[in-house]
Amino acid sequence: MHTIDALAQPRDGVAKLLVIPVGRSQSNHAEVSRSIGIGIIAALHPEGMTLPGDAELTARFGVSRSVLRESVKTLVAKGLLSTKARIGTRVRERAAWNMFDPDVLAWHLDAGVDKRFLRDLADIRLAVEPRAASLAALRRSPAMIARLRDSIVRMQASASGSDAFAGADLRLHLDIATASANPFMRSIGAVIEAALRASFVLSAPVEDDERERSIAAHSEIVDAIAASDATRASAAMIEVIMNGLHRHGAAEDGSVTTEGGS
Amino acid sequence: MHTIDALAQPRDGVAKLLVIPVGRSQSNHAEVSRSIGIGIIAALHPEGMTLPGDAELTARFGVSRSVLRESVKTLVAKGLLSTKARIGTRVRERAAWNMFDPDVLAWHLDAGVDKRFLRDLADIRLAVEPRAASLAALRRSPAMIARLRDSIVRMQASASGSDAFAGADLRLHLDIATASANPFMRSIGAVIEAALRASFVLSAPVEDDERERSIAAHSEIVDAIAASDATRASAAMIEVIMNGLHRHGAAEDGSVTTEGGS
DNA sequence: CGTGATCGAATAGTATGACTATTCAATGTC
DNA sequence: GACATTGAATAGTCATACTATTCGATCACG
Repeated sequence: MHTIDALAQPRDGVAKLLVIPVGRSQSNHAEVSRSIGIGIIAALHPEGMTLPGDAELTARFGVSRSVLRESVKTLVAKGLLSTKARIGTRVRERAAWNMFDPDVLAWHLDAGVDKRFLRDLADIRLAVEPRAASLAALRRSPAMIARLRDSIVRMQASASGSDAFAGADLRLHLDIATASANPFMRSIGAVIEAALRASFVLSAPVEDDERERSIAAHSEIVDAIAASDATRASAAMIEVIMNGLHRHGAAEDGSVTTEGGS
Repeated sequence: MHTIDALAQPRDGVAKLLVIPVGRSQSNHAEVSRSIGIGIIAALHPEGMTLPGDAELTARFGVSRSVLRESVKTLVAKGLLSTKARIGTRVRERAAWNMFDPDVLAWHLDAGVDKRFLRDLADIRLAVEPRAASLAALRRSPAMIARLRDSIVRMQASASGSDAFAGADLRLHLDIATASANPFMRSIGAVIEAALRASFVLSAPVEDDERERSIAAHSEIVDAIAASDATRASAAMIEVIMNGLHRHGAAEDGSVTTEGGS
C-alpha cells in the first residue's frame, strides 16, 4: 500500500475540509475502494470504460489480489462497477449507481460539489423530508418528541458554525426521518448528512441572526409534530430546506421549486 | 456449494413467483450473499447478532473462504453487516440498511412482503415520483416525450396481466424518473420496480376495465409532461400510485395520505 | 481489595500461487 | 459468406500461511 492515490489524485481538493474527519483509513481495502470510487465519480474513469486488469491494479495500489478483489466487490455492490470473466471490470452507467449509499455520497463530496449537485440534493430532500415530517406528526411518540426538543436545545446552546450546531441539526433531521416509521425515509439519512456537510464546506460563516432564524424554523417543525399537525410540519420542513439552499444562491435559476408536489 | 439454503429456508415462499425470473444463480458468491441477506432481512439473524465465524460459514455453504469473504464484503457494502477483527461479523441495525439497493429490495420481496411494506413503498413513491413528474414536465425533451408515448402504446398493445404490460409500465415510470434529470430520482427506480413486482405477485388478475383506467391515468401523466404542466403531471402521478395501492386494500387504514406534501 | 498493565488467544485481514470457468476473437471449414 | 472450432485472456475459485487487532483473563502493584 505504498501508492494510495495511484488512480484518483484530486482527493486533497475538498476531502480534508469535511466536517467530521471520518475515522480515516479504516482498513486497507476501504482505501482502495475509496480511491477507485472517487476516480469513477470524478469521471476519471468514464462510464462504460474498462478498468485495467487485476494484475495492473494490484501493482498500482501495491496490495494483494485479495484486497483488490474485495474492493472491487464493494464497488460492484454499490452499483459502480460490473465484472465479467474475460471481459474485465467495467464502469456502469450513472443510472445504476446507488446514489443513496453513504460512501457513494461521501465520494461525491470528495470529488467536488457544484451548484447542480446541491440543487439535486435539495430537490430530493424537498420530496422526502416534508412527507417524513408529516408522517412523524401522525405517528409521533412522547419519547421522540422529547428527543426532538432536546436537539433544539442543543442547537440553542451551540455557536453558529460549530460542529455541535451541525451535529444537533443533523440529529434533528435524522430523528424526524426515524419518527416517520418508514425505513425508506430513514435511509434518506445519508442524503441529509451529505447535504449538511456540503453546506458546511461551501457556505461562508453564518451570521447570528441567520442562526436565530434557523433555530426558529426548526422549532416550528418540532412544534407542529408535537401538535400532530402534519400540514404545518410539512410546510415548516420546506421552509428549513429552502433556507439552507438559498444560503448558497443555488436556487436562483428557479429550477428548485416547491410547487407541484403532493 | 452443496447446501444453497443452509441459512435461509423460507426462500421458496415467494421467490419463484417473481415476474422477471432474474437470471438465476449469476455466480457462486451472489448465491451466498443472497442467502445470508435474506436470512438477515427475515430476522433469522436479528439485528446486533454476531454471525458464525468464517470457518463455520465456509463449511455451511461449502465454499472457499475467498468466496465467503467477498460475499460478506458485499453485504457490508450494502449496510447489512459490519466486521471487526476479533469481534466477528455483526448484523447492523435496520436504520443502516441501504433500503434503495436493488438487491436489498429484492431480498425483501423474497423474504415475504406484508401490507406494511407495501404501504411504506407507496409512501416513498408518493414522495418522490410526483416530484419527478413535475421536474420531467419542466425539463422534458422531444425525444423523451416520444419514448414516453411509445410506452403508452406498448401498454395498449399488451394483455392485462402480461409481462409485456408490466414491462411497459415499469419502463414508463423509469423514464419519467430519468427525465427529471436528477440522479437521486433515478436511483429510486429500484423502489418502483420492487413495488410493481410486489403488486404483480400479490394482486388478483386485473379486470379489463381496470386496465383501461390504468392506461388512461398513465396517459394523463405523459400528456401533462408533454404540455409542460408540472402541477397536472404531479397530480396524475399521485392518481396512478394510489390506484395501484388500492388494488391491494392496503390503504384502508388511512395511513397513506396525499395531504401534507410539498 | 481493587486497579491497572501484560500476555495470550481468537478472529478478521492480508498475502501468495495455483487452478477453473467464461467468453471474446481469430481461424478455419463447409 | 455463414458457421463451427480453437485458443487465449481475464475474472472466479480454492487452499494455505501469515499478520493485525482486540477481547478477556491473569498477574503485579498500590
